[in-house]
This record gives sequence, structure tokens and C-alpha cells, in this order.
Amino acid sequence: MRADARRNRERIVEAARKVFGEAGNDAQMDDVAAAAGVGVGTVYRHFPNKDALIGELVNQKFIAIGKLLDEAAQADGDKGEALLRSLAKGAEQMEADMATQHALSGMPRPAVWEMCAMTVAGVNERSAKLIESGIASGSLRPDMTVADIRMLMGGVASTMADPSLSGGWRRHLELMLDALRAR
Amino acid sequence: MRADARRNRERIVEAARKVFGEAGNDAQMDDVAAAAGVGVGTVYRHFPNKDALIGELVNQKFIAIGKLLDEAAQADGDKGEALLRSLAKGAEQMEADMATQHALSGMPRPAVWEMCAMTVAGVNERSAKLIESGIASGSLRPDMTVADIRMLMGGVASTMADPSLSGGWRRHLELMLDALRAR
DNA sequence: ACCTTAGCGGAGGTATGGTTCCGTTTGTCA
DNA sequence: TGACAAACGGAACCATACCTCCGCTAAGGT
Repeated sequence: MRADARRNRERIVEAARKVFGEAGNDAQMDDVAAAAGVGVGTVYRHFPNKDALIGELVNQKFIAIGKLLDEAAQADGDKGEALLRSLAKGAEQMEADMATQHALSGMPRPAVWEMCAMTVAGVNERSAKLIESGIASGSLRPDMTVADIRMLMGGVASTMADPSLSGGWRRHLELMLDALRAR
Repeated sequence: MRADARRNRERIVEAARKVFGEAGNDAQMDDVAAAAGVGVGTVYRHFPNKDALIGELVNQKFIAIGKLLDEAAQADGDKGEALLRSLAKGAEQMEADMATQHALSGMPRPAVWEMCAMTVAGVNERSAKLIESGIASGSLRPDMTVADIRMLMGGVASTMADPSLSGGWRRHLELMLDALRAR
């Protein structure tokens, strides 16, 4: 791969994150190209279609979340609380990244979701271990499952995506974490 | 207003609820017209544009929720629990109504939201009274606000809107209601 | 320095879907 | 029943946005 090609690919991903972060899923490919300082043709050389570009962004985000979970697994102290802290950090990282927000909150693009299947599976596996440990130690509600995380994070994402609720997502997250703790 | 005009308006709204319920916000005006058994022109005679039609659906839904809250205010027993029951009923009513789901979950159409401003204000007012009462009686968490309801119901709506989570919204709702109860 | 070819740019094709327009139909009232 | 206007239908219009195509540029090896 030629040096300029690699550089452009980087630029495109970065620009996409910025543009989708501002306009959501209905940002335009032309805008991404402009923001990256390249032509649309170049964008399509690197990503066959819009979903593939979005998929790349979302996948990167899930990889980051996976790393957070790994850290949580190694931290000492209660694993359940560590998991909840990871979720909070994950939300923080997601704040300016509407591509991921839309992937999580209602009406997802199936193609995008498929691209991330592998990464998501890894994330789920790690979550499951932490949940099990947290339940055993009594810090998480006994009936908690990985599906709960998916739904609740989706909910927080939907709050983030709504401009009229700006900032409110931290409160939403807090309520959600409370719901997951054992009584 | 001529008799057939009134009848057609009814049909259009009903068809719209069905069509948007199946395909979400990106259902097409032509489909609504077909489902109502009228031409597109007729749809546009009754509603100046797509947002107006969606707004009508969403507004009707908020009116229904307002009624639920009125019932809750009159029921005997704890007002906080009555509020939570209303939310559950409201969610139930919203299940097959993706138009409303999308209005609540991230990336709303501003025009739609504006059309409902009046109705929503009424809903908020009633919620506020019930919350106050529920906090006083110790059944709701002391820091609960109307904004919490908006965010959490939005979250549930986003779970409903995601076909891959079908049915999961009841669990999401349950967690959410737990989060709102006093500890 | 030169040649090969991967990579680039961006005008334009195409599909989708909201909205308009106007000739035709049909309810309603005298 | 006849006339008038209100209402209808749906083909056509137009804006939007994804994606393709192809002539050009310049990277990198020899």
C-alpha cells in the first residue's frame, strides 16, 4: 500500500468521525470527502459504501470498549463496580461520536452491525465474566445479563443523540447504573 | 367539511399509524396513501407535509398519555406507584407505534416536536404533580424530575425500535422503573 | 531521470422519495 | 335534477445523496 494511500485512509476515518459526530448518520459522503481534503472517489476507493465507513467507526469504538473491559477485569477491587465504571468511561468516549450512538440506539443499519459482529462478541464475552463475578460478590443485581447492558447503553446513546437533551445523558447513565446495582 | 373528506382523513391517520408502525419514520407517503386507499394528493390535502402527518400521530399519542396520567392522579393508593404504572401502560400503547418511538428516541424531527409542544407541556405538568406526591410519600427517589421520565422513556423507545432486541423493551422498562423507585 | 501503475478527483448517472399540479369525480344544496 | 365547488387521483416534477467512471497525477522502484 502506497504511503499517500495510507495517509488518506487515516484522514478519511478521522474526518468521518468528525462529520458523523456533528450530523449523525445522515451526514453526506461528499462532506466526509471535503472534510478529509480528498475527492469522493478516494473515499470510495477505501470503503466500498457508506455502511462500510460507518462500520469502521463503530468497530473501532467497540474495540476501545473491549480494552476498557480488559482493564476492568485486571483492576483489583470489586469486579461489578469495575464493570460499571467501564460503562461510564465507554459512554464518555462515545459522546462526540454519533455514528456509534446511532448504531446502538434504535433502527440500526444491519450491514453496519454485521461488520462489528466479531468485535461485539468479544465485548459480550468479557462483560459476561465481569457480570458473573459482580453478582457473586453481591454488587450487581442477581438477574443482570449482557443484554441489559446493550439495551441500557442504547438508551443512553439515544439521549446523547437528542440535541434537546444535551448533557442530560450523564444523569441518564447514573440512573441506569443504579438500576444495575444490587439493592 | 364534506363527509367523504372527514372519512378519508380518518382513514389516512389510521393507515399512517399502521405503515409507520411497520417501517418507522422512513415509511413513504405513497405507501400511506395506498394503505388508506386514496391517492397521494389526498394525503397532501389533509396534511401539508410528512412532518405534519407524523406530528398528528405523535400528538394523539401524547394526548393518550395525558389521559393515563389523569387516571393515575385520581386513583387511590400511592401516587408514585400510580405514575410508574402509567408509564408502563404508556409504553404498552407505544409498542406498535414507531412514529412515536422515533419522536422520543434520538435525532427527533424538530417540526414534529414543535407540533406537540402544547400537549407535551400538559403531560409534563401532570407528571410533575405526581412526582412531587410520590417523593413526599417516599415511593420515588427524592431527586427524580420530569426530565428523567423523558430520557428513560426515550431509552425504552429506542429499545423498541431495534428489531434485534424485539421484546426486550419490557425488561428495559422494568430496570428503568426500579431506578426511579426510592431505595 | 524515467516508466509503470496505484491512486486520485470530481462531474455526472441514477435511484429514491417528498411534493405539486391539474383534469376528473363526487358530495351537497337549491 | 342540475350546477357548483370541494375533494380526489396519480402522473410528473424536482431535490437529494449515493455511487461510478475515466482522464489525470504523482509515488516509488530501477
